[in-house]
Amino acid sequence: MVLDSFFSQVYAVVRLIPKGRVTSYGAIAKYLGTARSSRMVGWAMNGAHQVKPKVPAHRVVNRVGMLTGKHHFATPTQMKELLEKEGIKVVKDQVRDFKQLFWDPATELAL
DNA sequence: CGATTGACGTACG
DNA sequence: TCGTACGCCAATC
Repeated sequence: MVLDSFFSQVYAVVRLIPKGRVTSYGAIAKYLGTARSSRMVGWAMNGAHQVKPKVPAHRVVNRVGMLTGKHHFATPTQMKELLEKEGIKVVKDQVRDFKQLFWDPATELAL
């Protein structure tokens, strides 16, 4: 588990994201100890669709709650659809009340 | 093997 | 407060 690759760890954390919640790339990176490599988290998501089980990458957004990665989904609206389906309000490709819905692994998993 | 890019974030003006 | 610049590390060209 802990010996898994950085990518696997990212997938594991993303899978732990509760339904109706979201987190940021930086939060995951920080939790994994690579806060300065937040980009790597996004890069890891690049292969999230080919991992089993598929990780809910739609619950991962940037620090402002913007659906920057929506373009990487099957359809640009897929991300919004999935989020709204979970009860998350998305306006202009941006998560509303992001601060409330934000799920920080470094905090939630530490408890 | 060197340069560029990228689903980010922080620092600075 | 908003816009721009830079750093990170891995993958791709």
